[in-house]
Amino acid sequence: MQDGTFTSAGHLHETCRGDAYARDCPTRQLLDRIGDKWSVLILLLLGEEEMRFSRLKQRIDGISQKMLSHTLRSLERDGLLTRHPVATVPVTVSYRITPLGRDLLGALRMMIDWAETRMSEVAAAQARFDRERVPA
Amino acid sequence: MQDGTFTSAGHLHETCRGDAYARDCPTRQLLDRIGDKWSVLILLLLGEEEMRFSRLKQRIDGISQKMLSHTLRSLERDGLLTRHPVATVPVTVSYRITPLGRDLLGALRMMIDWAETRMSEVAAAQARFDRERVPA
DNA sequence: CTGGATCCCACGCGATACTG
DNA sequence: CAGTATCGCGTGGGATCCAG
Repeated sequence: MQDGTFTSAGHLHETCRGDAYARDCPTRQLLDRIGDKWSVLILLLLGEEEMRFSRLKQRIDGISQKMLSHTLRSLERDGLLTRHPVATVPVTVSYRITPLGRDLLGALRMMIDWAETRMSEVAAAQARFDRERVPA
Repeated sequence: MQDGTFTSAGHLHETCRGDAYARDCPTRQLLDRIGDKWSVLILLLLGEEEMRFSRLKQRIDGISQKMLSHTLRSLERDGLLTRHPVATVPVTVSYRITPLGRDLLGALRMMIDWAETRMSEVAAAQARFDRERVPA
């Protein structure tokens, strides 16, 4: 339960004139939140459709129930998605992206598109780099 | 520790289409690379202008020389930026973003814009969440 | 000035077991 | 089904010292 450990004890920095490189800048904050291993994937899925816990777990290859749980709670806290429990016999809970989250998703998707079309070039660059710079 | 990952030799790209949640998807790979604490900030700065090591270090609040060094090398390996050593007396090295990197940057900037305009809403959502869910 | 090598700790995250 | 609680490890990343 100590997930929200954002001490941020640092005091305000002098100039941040629109630049996003100071500690307390929005950019850093965003990166701190969705820069983890699973947030983007979850938002991506919920962008497609509302989804239940178990469904998310089975669609996201390799996520543990602990991390799914933690990440969902974190995203809910950030107002990027909402939680909808249904009092059926075995309780079911579905998650839905919020307008705020959907808006962010628009930006994220451009990143994803880049990944799908250009990651091969990255792989090639890596191979080249490793070949030239003595691999030993 | 590898579960039944359908690694069909040849075009495993197809299966990922629209389903970027498998382990070997471009999306995951990208996230693994630039999902760290500093990559995005560095790309953002180099998107503005070519820059030297020391300059980057002073502009990015809080980065250690070790991490700057590591991240730069990693980004260079990925083909997102290039390194340009100048044989002056005390060696100077400048870094320049590549077309590939600049292209990614376009997508990243949308994310940054979102952060600058909407992070306040996130903060508000957090405050609300923490108030309702007994902070103890 | 650039950046490698080391030491070391915090914590992200996975594995497992338990509950309502 | 949808979580929570606990334990443990791997590693991201900061601090510091060293070198070309």
